[in-house]
Amino acid sequence: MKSVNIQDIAREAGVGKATVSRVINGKGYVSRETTAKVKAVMERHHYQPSALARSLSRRESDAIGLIIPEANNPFFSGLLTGVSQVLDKCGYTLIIRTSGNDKQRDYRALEAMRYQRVRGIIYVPACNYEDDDDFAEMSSRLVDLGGPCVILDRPINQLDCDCVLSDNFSGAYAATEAMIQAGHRAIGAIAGNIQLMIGRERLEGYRKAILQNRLTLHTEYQLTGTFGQKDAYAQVMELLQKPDRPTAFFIGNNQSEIGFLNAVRDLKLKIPADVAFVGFDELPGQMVFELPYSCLDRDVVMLGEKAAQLLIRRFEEPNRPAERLVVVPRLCLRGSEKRLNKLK
Amino acid sequence: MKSVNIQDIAREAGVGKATVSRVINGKGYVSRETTAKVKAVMERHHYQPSALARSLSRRESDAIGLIIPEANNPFFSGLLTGVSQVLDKCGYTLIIRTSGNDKQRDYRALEAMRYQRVRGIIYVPACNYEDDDDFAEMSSRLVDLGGPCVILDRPINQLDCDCVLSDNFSGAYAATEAMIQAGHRAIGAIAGNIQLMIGRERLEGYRKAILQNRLTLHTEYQLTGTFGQKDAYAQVMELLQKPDRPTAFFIGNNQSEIGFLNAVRDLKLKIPADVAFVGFDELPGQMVFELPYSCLDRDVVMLGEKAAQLLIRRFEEPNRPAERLVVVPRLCLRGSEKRLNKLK
DNA sequence: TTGTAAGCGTTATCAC
DNA sequence: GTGATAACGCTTACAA
Repeated sequence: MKSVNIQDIAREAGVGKATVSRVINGKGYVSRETTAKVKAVMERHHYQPSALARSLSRRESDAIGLIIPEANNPFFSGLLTGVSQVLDKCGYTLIIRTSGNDKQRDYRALEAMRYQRVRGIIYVPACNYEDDDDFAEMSSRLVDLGGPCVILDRPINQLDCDCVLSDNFSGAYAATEAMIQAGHRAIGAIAGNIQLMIGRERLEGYRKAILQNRLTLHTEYQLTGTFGQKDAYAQVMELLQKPDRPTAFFIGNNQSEIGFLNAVRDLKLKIPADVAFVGFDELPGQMVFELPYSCLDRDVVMLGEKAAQLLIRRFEEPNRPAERLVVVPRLCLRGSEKRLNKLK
Repeated sequence: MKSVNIQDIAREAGVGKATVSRVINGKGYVSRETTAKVKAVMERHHYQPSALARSLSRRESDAIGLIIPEANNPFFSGLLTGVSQVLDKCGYTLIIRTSGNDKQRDYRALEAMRYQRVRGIIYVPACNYEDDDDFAEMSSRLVDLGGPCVILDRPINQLDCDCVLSDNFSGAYAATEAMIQAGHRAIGAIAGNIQLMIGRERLEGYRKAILQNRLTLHTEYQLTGTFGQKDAYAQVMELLQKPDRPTAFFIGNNQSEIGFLNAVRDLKLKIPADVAFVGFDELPGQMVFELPYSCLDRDVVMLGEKAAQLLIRRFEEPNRPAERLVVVPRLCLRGSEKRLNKLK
């Protein structure tokens, strides 16, 4: 890692390192000619200062950490894209870690960020940290970080910091109501992981819509478990074969939507003739096939951008009250929510 | 960024910093009791050394740079996933930048990596750098990096370093040949960006298959331009409306495949009855819908893993000859390559 | 087995 | 305007 350093430049330019430093940072008085001379030497050697030494000396790094559950999921890679865009533009360095939705790996990610002395982090937590011990563990690590944190997508109770969230409740409510308006009376929910706040909020939105419209809330219509595909598949397969099955579903995320669709296909049912639905988030490949599947759409890249902006703003105004940005998902009705006559 | 440092620990434990350092790194002699004492103090303060100071002192960082064209593309986020997995496991830190396939941003990414003094990089170049000046620019920055580089997915001529590539030529050849075997005689290619080596290799594989089988190579059947969706759409729309159109296509990547599929849909053609194809890479959403679309499949995550492994190996054995890993894509025939009787 | 001290490449505080 | 010099937090000879 040996390369020309500020000392070398200073020597060759016949000045002190302090002067070179002034030239690099463009602050402090330094004469026209000295500046020119120093710059020439720097160019000649492709001199580039060391962020390492700089951060150490300034006691402040320009690295920002991003912790996400997984990179291989269009939702999270969308967030990453947004974050990356604004960080690049503003001259910050992006350090990334994934947690795989695992608490322990989440802790390790947090620690890795501290090890790197990041200036702040953007954090999609692996879980809710509702258990007191877990919360203590997590927030201790967050505090140790010593820098600001922006929570992205998955809220954590009792954590007072900037966050960028989605209005899961009203999204789910709107989706469910759309199906009710379409004439459905027996509506199920594939709620996914209600350990996660976002899962619960979505389930609650669904429930509220059902109750508000004076329909019956069937416990057996509320499928919960993980946000994963196989889980949804198994549960939907079972429920759809019961005589008294729902005619429509609110689906909590795109992975469970895949499971749902696979079940529907295997049961040789038609959408929306045999079973209708509205899902949370666009399906991967939705844009490809332009399928008439209704969903709650979020501008994912924008969420990432907002989070990054919030963090940077926090650097500038450390004492601003915590900001909470809640984005309402847009309901896109494309037909799969309909109730056709075929259904009794 | 103020936090407890090695000096604080040393003082409180009543030892010298060197001893603390030995404990941290577990090397050098230090007595059982001293170790215990120091460890206790470290735990009490949640002490975590600074990677910044450590790297500076060791003249070697544990950060690894990854430069990819975009994060919001399943192919690249797959690579990222693979890279991230092995880096996490081996204790390296991942710094990421995107180039947006833009040469200038690519340069800046390279410079940012140097600024951070990364130990090495994994690099999916924004372009080919075939022009001498461009190549000089790029490779100068690569040299300035001062660390090893693993080229991923997009080869660069005359650059002698480790790389992980796909056998684009034989993939395209196999895909085209499959369609010939299926009975097609008029086969087009949606070759995408032949500025990129990978684009040319794919086009050449197609050509070879056509010629080898003594078929005619029609210039107008070879669509080139970008790997983008709109471009493919426009070109396919035009070609498919000509009287003398191809009955099948080799498609150079998944984005152009989307364009192709949209055109096919808009023209109300059926696959493979009216037009057949084999594409490069899985379509986003392929797993979702289990469509009978044939393609050349690559284990994308594995490519990322291999690249990371190669880089780490290079740290350990700096003088090993450059390794060139070429993965042959697997041809998955699912029906879209067929030739049905309907075609004249 | 442990401590002292000299770096590592910057920035920042003073004098000059 | 400019140049020493002391940090920054750590590692690593070299002594003791």
